[in-house]
Amino acid sequence: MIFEEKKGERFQKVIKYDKQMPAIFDFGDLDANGERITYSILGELRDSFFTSEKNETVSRFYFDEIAFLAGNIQKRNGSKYARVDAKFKKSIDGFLDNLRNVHYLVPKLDKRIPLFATLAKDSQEKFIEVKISEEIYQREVLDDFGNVLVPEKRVIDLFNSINWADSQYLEFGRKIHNSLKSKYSMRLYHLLAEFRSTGRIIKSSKYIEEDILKLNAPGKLKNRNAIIDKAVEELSELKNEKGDKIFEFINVTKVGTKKDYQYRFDFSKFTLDLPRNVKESSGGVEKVLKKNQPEYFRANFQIQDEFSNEPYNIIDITEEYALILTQVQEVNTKLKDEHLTKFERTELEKTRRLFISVLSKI
DNA sequence: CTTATCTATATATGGCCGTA
DNA sequence: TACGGCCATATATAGATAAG
Repeated sequence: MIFEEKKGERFQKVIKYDKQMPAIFDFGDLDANGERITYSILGELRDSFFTSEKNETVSRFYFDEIAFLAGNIQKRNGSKYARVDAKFKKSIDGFLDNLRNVHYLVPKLDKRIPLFATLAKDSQEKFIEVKISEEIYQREVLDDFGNVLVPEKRVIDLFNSINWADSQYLEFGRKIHNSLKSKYSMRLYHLLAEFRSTGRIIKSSKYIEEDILKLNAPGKLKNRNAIIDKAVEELSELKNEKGDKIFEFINVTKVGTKKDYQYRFDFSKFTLDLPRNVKESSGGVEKVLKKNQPEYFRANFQIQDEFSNEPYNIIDITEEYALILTQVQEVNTKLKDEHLTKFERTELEKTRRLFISVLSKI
């Protein structure tokens, strides 16, 4: 089924939740697609403000929507298709099986509070229905004077807030998160996102290895360094859709003794993974590589010269033209500078005209 | 010396992508 | 939409090496 890209615009671009959430709900050792599906859907359920009155509200996600959200997308002839093959359906089942059992065990009380009140699948119609629990996991605590020490919290509050500025939350871009290849990269990214404005994390080995990365088997634990190095390597190369690097650097060191140690992460503070912080560019030039075909470049923007009202729509071009196009962009940027001298401006415009005359011959 | 950790390697699994 | 080849990832294992 074709999944138009426009349809995808209504989805949340940012996944956001209370910092307490991971400590309360452990999603278990999901595979990479399971991680993508889980966080994408939780992202969609954010700020839904269900009412627990009689009209029970559940959210419905069709399989192709889930594939689109999770980034399981196939490109063909410039169109994007949601890939809902047998393997992806298996990932959806994995997500359902894992998340159905996710619950919070309230300390001291023998009470299990599930994350989801509804988590059902309709294989015939190809959709799932989801509703986050509204149970109270934390009762209100008052001091002797009746002041609220700890506010009452429901499960849904971990994902809903009237005013997020009032709560401790973390957030990250959905697309960029789902572009990560390994589950460990994603888990580490969640952690770094929590400290995006600090750039430093010092946490116990247990917290990093068991709670965050879920290295819950002897084999995984033995390979912890390789796993962490690989995840850090992938995150270090992470770029947003515009091509900006998210992290300038990420360094991991162990502090303490060999038996009792902490992980220390030092990294550049980051914001460019959040779509709202990515400035609109006039377009981009992307290298296209296809098997058994000469490489070409795909340009995604229009240029217009003063002699013609018709903009040139440049799509597929050679490397030579791609270079010129990039230079036109640079000249355009420079021309926006108000402090240019008359001479500089004339020269830049001359250059621009020259480039465009070459491009108009394509 | 004992034990934990590291490195290299093997194998299974699952994702990607082109083709039918 | 289904299939299959190819490649990256996940996991396990053994021998080498370093810490205590």
